[in-house]
Amino acid sequence: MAVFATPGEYTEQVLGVVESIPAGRVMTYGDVAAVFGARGARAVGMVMRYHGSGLPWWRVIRSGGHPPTGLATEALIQYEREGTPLLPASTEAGYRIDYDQASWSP
DNA sequence: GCTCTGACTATTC
DNA sequence: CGAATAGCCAGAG
Repeated sequence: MAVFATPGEYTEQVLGVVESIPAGRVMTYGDVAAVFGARGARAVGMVMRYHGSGLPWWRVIRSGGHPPTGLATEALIQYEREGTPLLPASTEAGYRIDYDQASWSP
């Protein structure tokens, strides 16, 4: 389906925003889309899935500071390596991102 | 141009 | 607080 093999303008903008996020900072899917005036939070996630191989996808999280579905463990490794502020939580991964400190705006 | 999918979000029970 | 529901958007077939 939505394989994103052919990046459109929307995809290109998502890639640009994600790559501009500095280490130790994060943005929600909705915020990334909002940067270029869009609301496609789900579409942003699909871009990550396909282009994640060359992007700091762990710097893009869900609302409330929750890590990406099915990649909480992989993301945790990156957060600890970059010193991203985390907080304990009763989630599947057992943690969540400290959005108050890690939130970033372009 | 319609249909289906999904690394989402907000609301309601 | 967790599960279910309903909107949401972009791109492929």
